[in-house]
Amino acid sequence: MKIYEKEDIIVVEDINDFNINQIFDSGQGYRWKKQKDNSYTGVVKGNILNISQVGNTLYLKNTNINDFKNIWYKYFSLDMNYSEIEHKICKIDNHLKSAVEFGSGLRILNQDEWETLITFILSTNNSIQMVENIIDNLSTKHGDYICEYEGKKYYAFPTPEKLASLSLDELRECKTGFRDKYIKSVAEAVLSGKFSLYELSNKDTNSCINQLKSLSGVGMKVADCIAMFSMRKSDIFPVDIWMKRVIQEFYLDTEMSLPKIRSYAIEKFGDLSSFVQLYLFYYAREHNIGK
DNA sequence: ATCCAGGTGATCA
DNA sequence: TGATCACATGGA
Repeated sequence: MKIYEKEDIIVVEDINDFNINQIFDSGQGYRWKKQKDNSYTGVVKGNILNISQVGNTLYLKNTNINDFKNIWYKYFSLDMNYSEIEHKICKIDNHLKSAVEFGSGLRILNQDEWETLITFILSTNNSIQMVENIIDNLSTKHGDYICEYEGKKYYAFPTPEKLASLSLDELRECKTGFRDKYIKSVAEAVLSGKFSLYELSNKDTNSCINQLKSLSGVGMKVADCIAMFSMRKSDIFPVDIWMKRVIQEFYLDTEMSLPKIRSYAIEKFGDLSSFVQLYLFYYAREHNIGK
Protein backbone atom coordinates (compact mmCIF):
# COMPACT_ATOMS: atom_id res chain seq x y z
CA MET A 1 0.00 0.00 0.00
CA LYS A 2 1.40 3.35 -1.06
CA ILE A 3 -0.03 6.60 0.28
CA TYR A 4 0.68 10.10 -0.98
CA GLU A 5 -0.94 13.47 -1.53
CA LYS A 6 -1.37 14.89 -5.00
CA GLU A 7 -3.21 18.09 -5.88
CA ASP A 8 -5.19 18.04 -2.62
CA ILE A 9 -6.21 14.44 -3.10
CA ILE A 10 -4.99 11.59 -0.93
CA VAL A 11 -4.09 8.68 -3.15
CA VAL A 12 -3.83 5.16 -1.81
CA GLU A 13 -2.26 2.80 -4.32
CA ASP A 14 -1.89 -0.97 -4.37
CA ILE A 15 -4.79 -1.63 -2.08
CA ASN A 16 -6.00 -5.21 -2.03
CA ASP A 17 -9.29 -6.72 -0.97
CA PHE A 18 -11.13 -3.45 -0.94
CA ASN A 19 -14.24 -2.54 -2.92
CA ILE A 20 -16.15 0.57 -1.95
CA ASN A 21 -19.30 -0.42 -3.82
CA GLN A 22 -19.58 -3.63 -1.84
CA ILE A 23 -18.60 -2.00 1.43
CA PHE A 24 -21.28 0.67 1.18
CA ASP A 25 -23.84 -1.86 0.01
CA SER A 26 -23.37 -4.22 2.93
CA GLY A 27 -25.64 -2.69 5.55
CA GLN A 28 -23.11 -0.44 7.22
CA GLY A 29 -22.04 3.15 6.72
CA TYR A 30 -25.59 4.45 6.39
CA ARG A 31 -24.48 8.02 5.73
CA TRP A 32 -22.56 7.47 2.50
CA LYS A 33 -24.27 8.69 -0.65
CA LYS A 34 -23.28 7.65 -4.11
CA GLN A 35 -22.53 10.60 -6.40
CA LYS A 36 -23.07 10.95 -10.13
CA ASP A 37 -19.43 10.15 -10.79
CA ASN A 38 -19.72 6.90 -8.79
CA SER A 39 -17.75 8.30 -5.89
CA TYR A 40 -19.23 8.36 -2.39
CA THR A 41 -19.56 11.30 -0.05
CA GLY A 42 -20.15 10.80 3.65
CA VAL A 43 -19.80 12.32 7.09
CA VAL A 44 -17.81 10.67 9.86
CA LYS A 45 -17.27 12.34 13.23
CA GLY A 46 -18.04 15.72 11.70
CA ASN A 47 -15.69 15.25 8.75
CA ILE A 48 -16.91 15.23 5.17
CA LEU A 49 -15.08 12.87 2.86
CA ASN A 50 -15.43 11.99 -0.79
CA ILE A 51 -13.96 8.65 -1.80
CA SER A 52 -13.68 6.88 -5.11
CA GLN A 53 -11.92 3.79 -6.33
CA VAL A 54 -10.36 2.86 -9.65
CA GLY A 55 -8.97 -0.63 -9.66
CA ASN A 56 -6.53 -0.94 -6.80
CA THR A 57 -6.34 2.78 -6.15
CA LEU A 58 -8.38 4.91 -3.75
CA TYR A 59 -8.85 8.66 -4.08
CA LEU A 60 -9.86 10.61 -0.99
CA LYS A 61 -11.00 14.18 -1.41
CA ASN A 62 -11.64 16.95 1.10
CA THR A 63 -9.11 15.59 3.55
CA ASN A 64 -5.38 15.62 4.29
CA ILE A 65 -2.61 13.25 5.30
CA ASN A 66 -3.14 13.89 9.00
CA ASP A 67 -6.84 13.10 8.92
CA PHE A 68 -6.14 10.12 6.73
CA LYS A 69 -3.81 8.70 9.36
CA ASN A 70 -5.97 9.67 12.32
CA ILE A 71 -9.44 8.92 10.98
CA TRP A 72 -9.80 7.22 7.64
CA TYR A 73 -7.05 4.63 7.88
CA LYS A 74 -8.77 2.88 10.74
CA TYR A 75 -12.30 3.75 9.68
CA PHE A 76 -11.81 1.78 6.49
CA SER A 77 -9.89 -0.97 8.30
CA LEU A 78 -6.79 -0.41 6.20
CA ASP A 79 -4.76 -1.64 9.16
CA MET A 80 -6.25 -5.13 8.82
CA ASN A 81 -5.09 -7.96 6.61
CA TYR A 82 -8.23 -9.02 4.78
CA SER A 83 -6.33 -11.30 2.41
CA GLU A 84 -5.55 -13.48 5.37
CA ILE A 85 -9.09 -13.27 6.75
CA GLU A 86 -10.63 -14.19 3.41
CA HIS A 87 -8.17 -17.03 2.97
CA LYS A 88 -9.01 -18.50 6.37
CA ILE A 89 -12.76 -18.27 5.77
CA CYS A 90 -12.50 -19.86 2.34
CA LYS A 91 -10.85 -22.88 3.89
CA ILE A 92 -13.77 -23.56 6.24
CA ASP A 93 -16.16 -24.92 3.63
CA ASN A 94 -17.48 -24.45 0.09
CA HIS A 95 -20.45 -22.29 1.06
CA LEU A 96 -18.14 -19.78 2.65
CA LYS A 97 -15.72 -20.04 -0.23
CA SER A 98 -18.54 -18.97 -2.57
CA ALA A 99 -19.62 -16.17 -0.23
CA VAL A 100 -16.08 -14.81 0.08
CA GLU A 101 -15.42 -15.03 -3.63
CA PHE A 102 -18.67 -13.20 -4.28
CA GLY A 103 -18.06 -10.52 -1.66
CA SER A 104 -14.28 -10.23 -1.85
CA GLY A 105 -13.45 -6.59 -1.10
CA LEU A 106 -15.90 -6.24 1.78
CA ARG A 107 -14.62 -4.77 5.00
CA ILE A 108 -16.04 -4.10 8.43
CA LEU A 109 -15.95 -0.35 8.89
CA ASN A 110 -14.83 1.05 12.21
CA GLN A 111 -17.57 3.51 12.98
CA ASP A 112 -18.36 5.87 15.81
CA GLU A 113 -19.95 4.10 18.77
CA TRP A 114 -22.66 6.64 19.41
CA GLU A 115 -23.80 6.88 15.81
CA THR A 116 -23.72 3.10 15.47
CA LEU A 117 -25.76 2.66 18.63
CA ILE A 118 -28.53 4.92 17.37
CA THR A 119 -28.33 3.56 13.84
CA PHE A 120 -28.94 -0.03 14.89
CA ILE A 121 -31.66 0.85 17.36
CA LEU A 122 -33.36 2.40 14.34
CA SER A 123 -32.81 -0.74 12.31
CA THR A 124 -35.22 -2.84 14.38
CA ASN A 125 -38.19 -3.94 12.33
CA ASN A 126 -37.15 -1.43 9.71
CA SER A 127 -35.62 -1.37 6.24
CA ILE A 128 -32.11 -0.15 5.48
CA GLN A 129 -33.51 2.55 3.20
CA MET A 130 -35.76 3.84 5.96
CA VAL A 131 -32.91 3.89 8.47
CA GLU A 132 -30.87 6.00 6.04
CA ASN A 133 -33.75 8.43 5.71
CA ILE A 134 -34.24 8.73 9.45
CA ILE A 135 -30.53 9.36 10.03
CA ASP A 136 -30.63 12.03 7.33
CA ASN A 137 -33.60 13.64 9.05
CA LEU A 138 -31.96 13.56 12.47
CA SER A 139 -28.68 14.99 11.17
CA THR A 140 -30.22 17.69 9.02
CA LYS A 141 -32.61 18.88 11.69
CA HIS A 142 -30.52 18.39 14.81
CA GLY A 143 -26.88 17.91 13.86
CA ASP A 144 -24.24 20.64 13.86
CA TYR A 145 -23.85 22.30 10.48
CA ILE A 146 -20.42 21.50 9.05
CA CYS A 147 -20.20 23.27 5.69
CA GLU A 148 -21.23 23.11 2.10
CA TYR A 149 -19.46 20.62 -0.13
CA GLU A 150 -20.06 20.28 -3.86
CA GLY A 151 -23.20 22.37 -3.54
CA LYS A 152 -24.75 20.40 -0.72
CA LYS A 153 -24.97 21.24 2.97
CA TYR A 154 -23.66 18.65 5.41
CA TYR A 155 -24.46 18.12 9.07
CA ALA A 156 -22.79 16.07 11.78
CA PHE A 157 -24.66 13.25 13.45
CA PRO A 158 -26.50 14.76 16.44
CA THR A 159 -24.78 14.49 19.81
CA PRO A 160 -26.20 12.66 22.85
CA GLU A 161 -26.87 16.08 24.39
CA LYS A 162 -28.93 17.12 21.41
CA LEU A 163 -30.97 13.94 21.11
CA ALA A 164 -31.59 13.83 24.86
CA SER A 165 -32.96 17.36 24.69
CA LEU A 166 -35.56 16.54 22.05
CA SER A 167 -39.15 15.68 22.89
CA LEU A 168 -40.62 12.40 21.70
CA ASP A 169 -42.71 14.38 19.23
CA GLU A 170 -39.62 16.04 17.81
CA LEU A 171 -37.99 12.64 17.41
CA ARG A 172 -41.07 11.32 15.66
CA GLU A 173 -40.94 14.22 13.26
CA CYS A 174 -37.73 12.59 12.05
CA LYS A 175 -39.72 9.38 11.44
CA THR A 176 -38.19 7.34 14.23
CA GLY A 177 -41.59 5.76 14.84
CA PHE A 178 -41.99 3.75 18.03
CA ARG A 179 -38.21 3.82 18.55
CA ASP A 180 -38.43 7.45 19.74
CA LYS A 181 -38.47 6.42 23.40
CA TYR A 182 -35.42 4.18 22.97
CA ILE A 183 -33.44 6.99 21.36
CA LYS A 184 -34.30 9.40 24.12
CA SER A 185 -33.61 6.92 26.90
CA VAL A 186 -30.25 5.90 25.44
CA ALA A 187 -29.24 9.51 24.80
CA GLU A 188 -29.99 10.37 28.42
CA ALA A 189 -28.01 7.40 29.70
CA VAL A 190 -24.94 8.35 27.66
CA LEU A 191 -25.27 12.06 28.42
CA SER A 192 -25.55 11.51 32.18
CA GLY A 193 -22.42 9.41 32.21
CA LYS A 194 -24.30 6.44 33.66
CA PHE A 195 -23.42 4.55 30.53
CA SER A 196 -19.76 4.67 29.49
CA LEU A 197 -20.21 3.97 25.82
CA TYR A 198 -16.70 4.88 24.78
CA GLU A 199 -15.06 2.54 27.27
CA LEU A 200 -16.81 -0.58 26.07
CA SER A 201 -14.45 -1.41 23.24
CA ASN A 202 -11.71 -2.02 25.81
CA LYS A 203 -13.75 -4.60 27.66
CA ASP A 204 -14.04 -8.26 26.82
CA THR A 205 -16.74 -9.26 24.38
CA ASN A 206 -19.19 -10.65 26.89
CA SER A 207 -19.30 -7.69 29.25
CA CYS A 208 -19.36 -5.40 26.23
CA ILE A 209 -22.44 -7.14 24.81
CA ASN A 210 -24.14 -7.45 28.19
CA GLN A 211 -23.75 -3.77 28.92
CA LEU A 212 -25.07 -2.80 25.52
CA LYS A 213 -28.06 -5.06 26.08
CA SER A 214 -28.89 -3.20 29.28
CA LEU A 215 -29.87 -0.23 27.14
CA SER A 216 -33.47 0.17 26.17
CA GLY A 217 -34.12 -0.83 22.58
CA VAL A 218 -30.91 -2.86 22.41
CA GLY A 219 -31.34 -6.63 22.27
CA MET A 220 -28.96 -9.37 21.24
CA LYS A 221 -28.79 -8.57 17.56
CA VAL A 222 -28.44 -4.80 17.91
CA ALA A 223 -25.77 -5.24 20.60
CA ASP A 224 -23.86 -7.56 18.28
CA CYS A 225 -24.04 -5.05 15.44
CA ILE A 226 -22.76 -2.21 17.60
CA ALA A 227 -19.88 -4.33 18.88
CA MET A 228 -19.11 -5.48 15.35
CA PHE A 229 -19.30 -2.17 13.50
CA SER A 230 -17.87 0.18 16.10
CA MET A 231 -15.90 -1.85 18.63
CA ARG A 232 -13.99 -4.37 16.59
CA LYS A 233 -15.36 -7.38 18.39
CA SER A 234 -15.06 -10.42 16.15
CA ASP A 235 -16.25 -13.36 18.27
CA ILE A 236 -19.86 -12.34 17.76
CA PHE A 237 -22.47 -13.13 15.16
CA PRO A 238 -25.43 -10.81 14.66
CA VAL A 239 -28.38 -13.01 13.75
CA ASP A 240 -31.05 -11.18 11.81
CA ILE A 241 -33.63 -12.39 9.35
CA TRP A 242 -31.00 -12.80 6.62
CA MET A 243 -28.63 -14.72 8.82
CA LYS A 244 -31.40 -17.07 9.90
CA ARG A 245 -32.29 -17.69 6.28
CA VAL A 246 -28.77 -18.31 5.05
CA ILE A 247 -27.64 -20.43 8.01
CA GLN A 248 -30.77 -22.56 7.75
CA GLU A 249 -30.20 -22.91 4.03
CA PHE A 250 -26.52 -23.82 4.24
CA TYR A 251 -26.07 -25.67 7.49
CA LEU A 252 -29.23 -26.83 9.25
CA ASP A 253 -31.78 -29.59 8.69
CA THR A 254 -34.29 -28.37 11.26
CA GLU A 255 -35.58 -25.07 12.53
CA MET A 256 -33.33 -23.42 15.10
CA SER A 257 -34.06 -20.41 17.29
CA LEU A 258 -32.09 -17.20 16.80
CA PRO A 259 -30.04 -17.54 20.02
CA LYS A 260 -29.15 -21.10 19.08
CA ILE A 261 -28.09 -20.05 15.60
CA ARG A 262 -25.86 -17.44 17.18
CA SER A 263 -24.19 -19.95 19.52
CA TYR A 264 -23.87 -22.45 16.71
CA ALA A 265 -22.12 -19.90 14.48
CA ILE A 266 -19.75 -18.58 17.13
CA GLU A 267 -18.77 -22.10 18.10
CA LYS A 268 -18.17 -22.93 14.45
CA PHE A 269 -16.39 -19.75 13.32
CA GLY A 270 -14.72 -18.50 16.51
CA ASP A 271 -12.83 -15.24 16.08
CA LEU A 272 -13.78 -15.15 12.41
CA SER A 273 -17.49 -15.00 13.28
CA SER A 274 -18.12 -11.32 12.57
CA PHE A 275 -16.26 -11.53 9.26
CA VAL A 276 -18.16 -14.63 8.23
CA GLN A 277 -21.36 -12.81 9.11
CA LEU A 278 -20.35 -9.90 6.87
CA TYR A 279 -19.78 -12.07 3.82
CA LEU A 280 -22.87 -14.20 4.46
CA PHE A 281 -25.08 -11.16 4.94
CA TYR A 282 -23.96 -9.65 1.67
CA TYR A 283 -24.23 -12.95 -0.18
CA ALA A 284 -27.66 -13.77 1.22
CA ARG A 285 -29.12 -10.36 0.50
CA GLU A 286 -27.74 -10.06 -3.02
CA HIS A 287 -28.98 -13.57 -3.85
CA ASN A 288 -32.23 -13.36 -1.94
CA ILE A 289 -31.35 -16.58 -0.14
CA GLY A 290 -34.31 -18.18 1.60
CA LYS A 291 -36.94 -15.69 0.46
C1' DA B 1 -54.88 -3.79 0.41
C1' DT B 2 -51.70 -6.44 2.80
C1' DC B 3 -47.17 -7.63 3.92
C1' DC B 4 -42.60 -6.76 5.16
C1' DA B 5 -38.28 -4.46 6.74
C1' DG B 6 -30.60 -6.04 9.54
C1' DG B 7 -35.95 -6.83 16.34
C1' DT B 8 -37.21 -5.56 21.02
C1' DG B 9 -39.98 -5.54 25.14
C1' DA B 10 -43.87 -7.19 27.62
C1' DT B 11 -46.65 -10.89 28.94
C1' DC B 12 -47.98 -15.68 29.72
C1' DA B 13 -47.40 -20.64 29.91
C1' DT C 1 -36.56 -20.98 27.40
C1' DG C 2 -40.37 -20.57 24.04
C1' DA C 3 -44.46 -18.52 21.84
C1' DT C 4 -47.20 -14.54 20.76
C1' DC C 5 -48.16 -9.43 20.03
C1' DA C 6 -47.76 -4.61 19.38
C1' DC C 7 -45.02 -1.29 17.59
C1' DA C 8 -44.44 3.69 13.34
C1' DT C 9 -43.46 4.20 8.82
C1' DG C 10 -43.24 3.81 3.92
C1' DG C 11 -42.25 1.05 -0.10
C1' DA C 12 -43.47 -3.04 -2.90
